[in-house]
Amino acid sequence: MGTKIIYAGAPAFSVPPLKALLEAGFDVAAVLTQPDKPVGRKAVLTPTPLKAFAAEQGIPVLDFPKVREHAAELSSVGADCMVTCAYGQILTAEVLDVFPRGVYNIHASLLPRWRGASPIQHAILAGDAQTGVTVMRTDVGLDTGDMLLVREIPIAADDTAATLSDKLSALGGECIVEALHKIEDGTAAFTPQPTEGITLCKKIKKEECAVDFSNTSAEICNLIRAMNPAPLAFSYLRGAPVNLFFAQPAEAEHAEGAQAGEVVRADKTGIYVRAGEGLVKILELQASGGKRMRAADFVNGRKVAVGDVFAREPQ
RNA sequence: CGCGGGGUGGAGCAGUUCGGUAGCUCGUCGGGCUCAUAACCCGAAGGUCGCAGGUUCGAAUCCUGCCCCCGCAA
Repeated sequence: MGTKIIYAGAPAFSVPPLKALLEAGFDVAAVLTQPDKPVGRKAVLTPTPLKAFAAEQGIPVLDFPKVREHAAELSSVGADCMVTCAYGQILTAEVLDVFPRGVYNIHASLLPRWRGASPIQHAILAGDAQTGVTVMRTDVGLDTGDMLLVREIPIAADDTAATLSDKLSALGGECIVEALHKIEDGTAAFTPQPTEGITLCKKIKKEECAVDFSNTSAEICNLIRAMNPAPLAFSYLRGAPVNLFFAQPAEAEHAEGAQAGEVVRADKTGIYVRAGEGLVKILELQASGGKRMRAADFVNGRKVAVGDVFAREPQ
């Protein structure tokens, strides 16, 4: 008990685990996060969600552009260990050495699968049936440290990166509390990561979000839910960009002769688009300038009709 | 001053160019048909057309200012 920690993170995903630590009574001496960044159309300087939460809790915040140049400041906090969760900066040996009881990372995948920046999205994109949270000891590699604790959960058919992220974030909170208790007890056991099944994922680029309707409906639907809520899968309809939020595979009933991307049916149950294999039933989408809406509303506004084509390029 | 789209009954939209008592697809409510229905038929309610001011006999529509929402780019 009484372990003094620095908690490092940035996005909304990293907030629940911090809450869990606080509720479990851990002494969070400081929060380390990324500097405020300009956000939105007006480039308003915005703090990270973690920073906002820490401020509410009255926890001191450190937001170095480059932590590796500030090992001394971290050291002056006098923390026993550091917990990181989607922090977004690589830690160097000097930083790791600051903490006598080590640095632990909460990672949203079953390592060594999906090491890197976007494990949640990639798990959905790849059609994985399961994912989970791994708590590991951080070393100088990218998510390569020894594992302390692993917890699995299934990926539901209607999970998006948004819903799955919420689940994993909550699970991450439970895991890190359990892990730190083990460390305090001295019962923590570390296991090296398997050398098989290693996959790496980088930050997702917008180009990867363009829907190719010649793929199978399952692939397309996975892409769409993996990119929801950001950066969002998109396509072009009548020359205008359209963001896709959620879709399901459907049986290709009356799709004979239709080309990939062609709308074969559009009613209140969804917008059915011909894929390379099967149909993609679009259920939630957004035209540029408009708000996110259900397919039924989109159809009511007469923005789509049978014969329209979703294309990869404007035109 | 980064580029752009938009605010019209509960929802999504048309109408704004060439001012003249508000329309479409739905939803809701009532009734009918049907074994039944997310289907169909009949009928009804529901709108200060983002806000303020101006021009006009008359403004959703033209002019001025403001507020809000959203896509792209960062």
